[in-house]
Amino acid sequence: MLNYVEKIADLIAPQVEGLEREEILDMIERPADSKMGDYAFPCFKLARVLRKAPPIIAKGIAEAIQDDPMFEQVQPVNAYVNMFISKEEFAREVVTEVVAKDEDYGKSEIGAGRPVVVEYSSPNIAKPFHIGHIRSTVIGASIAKIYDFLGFKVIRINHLGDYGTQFGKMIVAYRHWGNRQDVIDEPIKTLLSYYTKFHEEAEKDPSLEDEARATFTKLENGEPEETELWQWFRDESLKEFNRVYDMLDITYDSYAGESFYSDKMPRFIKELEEKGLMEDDEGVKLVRLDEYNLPPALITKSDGSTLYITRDIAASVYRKETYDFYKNIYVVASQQNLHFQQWIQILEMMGYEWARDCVHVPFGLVSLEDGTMSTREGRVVFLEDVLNGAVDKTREIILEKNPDADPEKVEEIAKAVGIGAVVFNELSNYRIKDYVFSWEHVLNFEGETGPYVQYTHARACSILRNAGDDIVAKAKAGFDPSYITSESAHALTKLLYAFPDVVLEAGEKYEPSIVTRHIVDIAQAFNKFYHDEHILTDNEDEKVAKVAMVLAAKAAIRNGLELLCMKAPEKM
RNA sequence: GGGGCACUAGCUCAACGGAUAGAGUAUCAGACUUCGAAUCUGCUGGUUCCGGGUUCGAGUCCCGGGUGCCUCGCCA
Repeated sequence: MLNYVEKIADLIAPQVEGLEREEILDMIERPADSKMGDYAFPCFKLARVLRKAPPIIAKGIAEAIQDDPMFEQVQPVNAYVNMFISKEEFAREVVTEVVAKDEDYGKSEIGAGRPVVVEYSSPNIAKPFHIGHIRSTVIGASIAKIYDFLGFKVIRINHLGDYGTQFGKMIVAYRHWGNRQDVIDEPIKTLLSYYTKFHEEAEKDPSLEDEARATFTKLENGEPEETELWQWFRDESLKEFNRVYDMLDITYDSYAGESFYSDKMPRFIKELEEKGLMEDDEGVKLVRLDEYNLPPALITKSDGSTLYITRDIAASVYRKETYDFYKNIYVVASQQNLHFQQWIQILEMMGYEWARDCVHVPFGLVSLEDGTMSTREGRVVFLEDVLNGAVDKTREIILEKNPDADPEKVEEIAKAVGIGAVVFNELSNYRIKDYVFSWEHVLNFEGETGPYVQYTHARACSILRNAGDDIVAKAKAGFDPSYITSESAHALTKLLYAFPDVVLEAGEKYEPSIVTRHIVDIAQAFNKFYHDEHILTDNEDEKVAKVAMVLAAKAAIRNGLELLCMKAPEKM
């Protein structure tokens, strides 16, 4: 497909001495207001170079390039050159391309099969999977899809929080107050109650803390009794998590969590010592990072057991050795910014050049209306409940509109739309923003929401069904673009054209919300097109062209939803 | 106290350093015998937290201040 910005830069470059083509390329804009053209070139910066007033420069450039067949019109407006591209040719080119590529539209080869590791979700075993966990889970899953789409080989890792002193606490609690059957019946709830109980009791009897630390040390040393209990807790917890992953349709290539690295850490502790990076402070081993303006990073505790950062060092080296990643992405809350800064700094100090290929992708905090979530205080909203709530509401809406629908179909669509609504909502805003969870907000299905976009897709499918296979086949074979040059059609075409760039940008910025916003724009533009014009007209040539447009819009929306880990039902 | 992030319409949020700061939502007024009303059209809504600076031009970049959140040696 023709790259319009590049072409425009080629045209303008010879008109402007003293500015590189690349600089000109950067200056070309896409005006928000279509009255100012499809592309615009501001001439302010040229005033100094050319020693002329910007409007005069704009006029000169406009006159020099206006005869190119790419343009319908070029007009100088004050300091701007406003360019209107030839709508017919543009529509022919873009819609043909999107229809032809269909499910592949927006894909790219720039990844060239290079491996990219994405770590996401990574919940703590034996703790409830709450609404806060949706962030890493869904943002990470979407980033993984986007990199897949861009031609990278993606390795998805769930770095389970299945290790640490907390398991010492849980084992201690289980031994003192636990019951085997309770754990089997309701693993997360029961294990959580042990954790809570432990903290209550530890306030009265601080020696429990020491017992827990000692127990974890035994676990780390591979003592059979502790290991067996831990394994059992882990298995039961994972069963519950998988229920949520199944609902979200999220998969992993590896569940190697913190425990996986338990035997891989001594090597790095030794390495840190040998490289003279480690210091001993009353039995605690740490790396000083003063010269990088960071607080010291603790590597091992005074009892010799490891800490979070030690495991992350081991994990990253393991990933480099196992996958030889081009990029190693961590989708982890912004609360851990300091931890990741320290970790990456230590990797660099150890001399690992690939440290610069590691990226922390942070995101903001989810809180509840009555404050920060606290599993210990029971102030928590379970993700599974939110997903089920959204499915329930969707089912109600479907049955209201269509009481005689096939129950099996209803269930399938209710899941696609309800869960999609929650996912879409999560991926709507910049990930760095904090937000307060609200049932009202997540169950709103009107306006800029997942159901709105899915509805638009279903509507497009419906039109295609009504058009009939014949017309659809003709539209795929070719069409007369002069029928799809109206203002609303052109606005839609421009958005379809931008889609591949949007995917690329979302990947570069690790920001799925860019895709989310763009498919909302496409849906809005499609709905406007739909209302402004009659698609299935009596004039067959016109109908074929407009059906081609519908096919293209449908493909772009579908692909966008796919990148957000959402389904695109044909009916709803 | 040190470091980081955020602050834009009543609410939730957009805006490659560019033209009159835009959507959704809420309120109100309209549009289904016509391709799907989970839709669309229209009205209302702004000291972009405050103060300086940089420049042709600042919501955007720099400095200072305010407010909120996160974080700072044995949790992850």
